[in-house]
Amino acid sequence: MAEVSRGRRQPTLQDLAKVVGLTANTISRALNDRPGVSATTRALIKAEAERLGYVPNIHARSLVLGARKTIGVIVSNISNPFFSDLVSEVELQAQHAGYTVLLLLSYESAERERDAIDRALRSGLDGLIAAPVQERSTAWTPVIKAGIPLVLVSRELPELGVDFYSTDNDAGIQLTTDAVLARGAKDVVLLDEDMPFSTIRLRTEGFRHSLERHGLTFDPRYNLALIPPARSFRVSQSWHADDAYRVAADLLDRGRRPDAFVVGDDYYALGLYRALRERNIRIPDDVMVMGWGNLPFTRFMEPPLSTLLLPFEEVARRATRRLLDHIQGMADDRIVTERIVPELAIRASTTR
Amino acid sequence: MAEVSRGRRQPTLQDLAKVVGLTANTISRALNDRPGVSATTRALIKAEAERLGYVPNIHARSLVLGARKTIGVIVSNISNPFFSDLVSEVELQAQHAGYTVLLLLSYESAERERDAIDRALRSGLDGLIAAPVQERSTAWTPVIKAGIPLVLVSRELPELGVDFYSTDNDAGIQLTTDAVLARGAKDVVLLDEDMPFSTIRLRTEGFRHSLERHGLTFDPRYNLALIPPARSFRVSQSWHADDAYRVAADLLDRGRRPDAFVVGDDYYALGLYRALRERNIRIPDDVMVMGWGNLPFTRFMEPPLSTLLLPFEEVARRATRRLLDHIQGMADDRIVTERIVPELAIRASTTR
DNA sequence: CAAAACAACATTATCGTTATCTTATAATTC
DNA sequence: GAATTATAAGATAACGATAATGTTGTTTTG
Repeated sequence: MAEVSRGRRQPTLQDLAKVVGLTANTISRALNDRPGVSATTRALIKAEAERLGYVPNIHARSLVLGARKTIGVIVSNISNPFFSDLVSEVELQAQHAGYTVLLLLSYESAERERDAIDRALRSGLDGLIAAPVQERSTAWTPVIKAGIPLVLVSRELPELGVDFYSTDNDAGIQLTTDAVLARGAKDVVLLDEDMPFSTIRLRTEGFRHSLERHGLTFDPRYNLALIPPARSFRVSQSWHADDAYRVAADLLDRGRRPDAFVVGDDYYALGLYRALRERNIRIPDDVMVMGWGNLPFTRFMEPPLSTLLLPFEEVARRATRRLLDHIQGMADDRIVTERIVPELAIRASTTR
Repeated sequence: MAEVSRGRRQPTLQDLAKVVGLTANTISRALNDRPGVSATTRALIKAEAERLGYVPNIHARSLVLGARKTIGVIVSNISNPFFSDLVSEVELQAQHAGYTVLLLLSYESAERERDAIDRALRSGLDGLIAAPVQERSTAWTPVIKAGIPLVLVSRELPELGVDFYSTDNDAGIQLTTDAVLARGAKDVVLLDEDMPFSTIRLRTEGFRHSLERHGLTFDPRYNLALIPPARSFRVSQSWHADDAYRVAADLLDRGRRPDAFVVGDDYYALGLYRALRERNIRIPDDVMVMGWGNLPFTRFMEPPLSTLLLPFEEVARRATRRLLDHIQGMADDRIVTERIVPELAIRASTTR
């Protein structure tokens, strides 16, 4: 094992050709199983290639083929379980199709996103899957200009005119809100982040619709508890829980006693549980809690948290398939917009 | 915005040259700020390049330069917070150095690992950071043979003779075990996975040393609770908690009542908490619990879990720096092996 | 058995850059 | 103002693979 020679120059087709006594072209045909080579020579060549540890130079290959068998993924942060699931599934699908994945992180910053896009373009990708951070779409036009297939996930940019796949936030919030209302809640508070994202706007809207459909009025001052935006996205997710704790504690200490909380992130529920526990408010007897995201720890909360199962893997699967179709020129021209409806996971926190 | 032309062929240096009325060569020099071009023509060329949306073809470029400004990362699963932190930090460091990151997942399977290595080689990477899944190192020899710099993290393969960075599992387990012993525990159980990994072996050894240093005897039958290996690594981390729950419940129902648990993963603590709660065994009064990993939810467990803060970001930072040094030919010849000592986070679950 | 068909390989061109070597022109020096 | 030296640009050749033709022989066929 020790005699492995380090740093030696990789053998090329030419080298192989010289050793076997044939032309580079023939070697290429033999290794790529194209016709024009006798079975015996082909076997000989393959054996020799194996022996010398020949690996085709991807740069030369993709220069002539115009493709690289690589797709890029731009998300803000893989510490976020939603995005890590998404990226994992993209990687798996890409792998099945013989593609590799270039990972670019934008950390929820417009500047870093711009940089990520720039690096993506310079990397010569075959396609790109991205969860944009900004509402403005101008950053993405270079991608389209360069003719690189682009599929968006999670956050939509309608004016860009590209395919979009997402979980259905509107349906989701109505599912969770309806669930607590159906179980007798009359005074529900939505605990969510105060950010100017379309996803969050949609959530507030859906929440309101759900209340109104049940004959309840929606008053932002009473039915909304907003968490100030996170300072940095490099820090652990658990700060979300801290922030939620603070907002919930404040609300409860002002004497407000809703009979149900619906939250926009399971981590918020984590902080909320603490605030409630400290004040001896029992879940679900005094107040129901409904989560969002079905994070791994929710089943083990006390009581186990009812939550929403977001089909991020399915989103990733469809987005990747669509992207690969585009790359292989098999995609139709229409712009696909799919929102996949999540599923409820009802557990003890909403069961009276 | 709508008139953005889709799928048009990217302009090349030749195209630019024709437009400006110069040679491709001159354009190249102008854009790369190499001497031999007058200031005015350079400005003209850059303006024109910007206007046409010229992006250099990375394939052609790296074919000539022999590098791609890309490093690969092979880990088993980014759903695991340790690995997602690691990958995030590698991406950040790489980005600072002008490199992009190719992500390859091995899903804790030897076969997929082999495939990932193969794809890494075919991708023409400048370097590779990997957390190997197997103890056997033969899968990695092609990487070394190809002269591609390799840095290992998390799991060591000494016979491979490459740099290695990791958290110090041995010091870690002694820190956690010592912590409960120092707080009066006399009968400690280590709850860990039953896998033939060097990391886990090291943990068991360290646990034993810690007990013996405190004048206690170590008996595998009494001091060890082993969780059967996970079936699949695509499933959520929370199954770890389920498995731990089952093992802990079984142990407790056999009448065993240790006064402290030390676990090899915070998720195990999650399952353990439930098993204890169901049996009205109080934490920390009846039994102390010490976690491993400082996952985001541990601060919000009831009671908050004492745990071990693993410096995965620091590991990633050092590993990436070292890899970049290798790539840029600035690394010395010696084989670096660094184990970074974790820190304790003492919370209520071990405070009597 | 000659003409056509085919298999097995060689030749040459090409992808889009960068590197090296020239050459023409302008600026400097004595 | 002639000789020297900078400066700006062109010409040509890589890089390592694949694609499109060419060139041999050998086999088939009427």
